[in-house]
Amino acid sequence: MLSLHDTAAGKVTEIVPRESGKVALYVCGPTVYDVPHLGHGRSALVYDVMRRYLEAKGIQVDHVSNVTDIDDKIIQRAAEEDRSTSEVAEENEAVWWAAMDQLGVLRPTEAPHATEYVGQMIEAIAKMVDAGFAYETQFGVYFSAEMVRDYGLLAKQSLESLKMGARVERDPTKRSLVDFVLWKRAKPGEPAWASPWGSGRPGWHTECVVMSLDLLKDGFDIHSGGLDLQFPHHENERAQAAALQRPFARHWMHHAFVEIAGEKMSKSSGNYTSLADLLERADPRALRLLVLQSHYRSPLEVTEETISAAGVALARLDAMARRFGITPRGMDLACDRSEHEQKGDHRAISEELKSHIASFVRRMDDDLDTPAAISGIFDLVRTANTGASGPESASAIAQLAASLLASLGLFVNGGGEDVDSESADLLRRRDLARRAKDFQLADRLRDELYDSGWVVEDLPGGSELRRRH
RNA sequence: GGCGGCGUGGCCGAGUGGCUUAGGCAAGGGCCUGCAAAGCCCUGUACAGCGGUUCGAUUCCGCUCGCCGCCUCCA
Repeated sequence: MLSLHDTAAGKVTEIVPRESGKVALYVCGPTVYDVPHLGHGRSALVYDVMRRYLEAKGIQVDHVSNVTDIDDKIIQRAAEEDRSTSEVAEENEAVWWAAMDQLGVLRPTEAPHATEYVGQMIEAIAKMVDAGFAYETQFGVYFSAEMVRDYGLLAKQSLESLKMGARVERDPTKRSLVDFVLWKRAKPGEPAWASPWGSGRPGWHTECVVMSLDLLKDGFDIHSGGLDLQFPHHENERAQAAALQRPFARHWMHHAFVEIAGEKMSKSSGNYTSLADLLERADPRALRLLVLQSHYRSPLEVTEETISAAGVALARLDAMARRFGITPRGMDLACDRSEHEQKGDHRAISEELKSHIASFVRRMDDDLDTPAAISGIFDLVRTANTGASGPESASAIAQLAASLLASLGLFVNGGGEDVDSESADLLRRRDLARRAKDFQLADRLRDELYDSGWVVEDLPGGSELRRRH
């Protein structure tokens, strides 16, 4: 089974699903106040790869990811643009899903919205107030973090050092620097819901607790998100679950950032590229490959150079698929062979292929070591291109490589290109010239094709055109 | 100030106490090709610096320098 680094335990531990054969996964989703950038893209791809991998292993993944559609930034944006918060949220959410679709990211099995859960959040806050974990001030309701014994577990800091580190003090009515807001009273003109503490809106940290527990139930398997959510967001979710006496996530997973010149990509630094910008000029699969070539817990440089290098590597994979006429298809990675055989699957898989699959699975199971897994796949590509020396045919090896990639959501493209009639004609004329040994003319025609974006490839069976990168 | 992490060959990016010179991209040399493209083969002796532990350290420990993240909204 898959092992993952668990932030709470501080080490890589095996995922032992609450329910055998199923994994309940909660991924903190976007706040839709603006368009998604490359960092969001990496995030989505990391979890998409994990989900697809688990599914390829025959595990059902209940994947819940929220959409935060009410918060300060959305309010601010709406005010700036003189629009309603729901207009801002809906528009950005549409952009989000469009980008996810382009990236080939599977939709979550459920994508709850914060605004749909305000009633349940109010109930939860009331419980926390009743239990003495929360208190009301003139600005709203706060959670008393010091009431939770192991507060700071995810932050890896003691309560004392967290208090010492607190740099920003916004609300003097808080009892402790580490307390966080559960309910914000509305200022005039702000969107608001009625509550026992006056009309207002929930604080950010409450929605994920309420929604994850509602949809995935107590003790769900994995809770994940970016490193920046580790503290305070996830810490505060844990604290509320504790106050509500609800068993919470059994495993905490955090991924590292996309960086530009060594610095975290973020809206506030202004060093971001929107996903839409990238997808306009690069194959979405190139970003997926780039993400796969790094480990999810390491920072990743996404630049013009690294994306284009990934694009060239991708072309190598596509070339292999073209060479062997491969159409990618799914892969059953069910690792437990006896279970496999019980299902009546007696397909003869050679020992050679089995060992390649086992090695891939071993690497992936080790905290999603996609760089190693991809490296192994490129080795298969070379083996296939060389003509295979083992008992398996080169095309079987190539097919395996394509299938393993497909299990990570990367689909090679071995199909021909749509060639416009003008270019097709040039190619035809070049073939005639070559046959007539008029290489000067042939080369001139090839240059013409090159200038209009095509690379000519002469194969034993005839010439083909490929888009230039 | 508190806590955490990182510094690998031209670039990206893995990994390990002594055989992986991971892998990708780029570069150079070959093979193939009419020439190319694609592909294959070969090449570069990298692990911030200084000490220490060890038979042996890029990998373990300490220190120094540099960089970054979280502590505030954030994937």
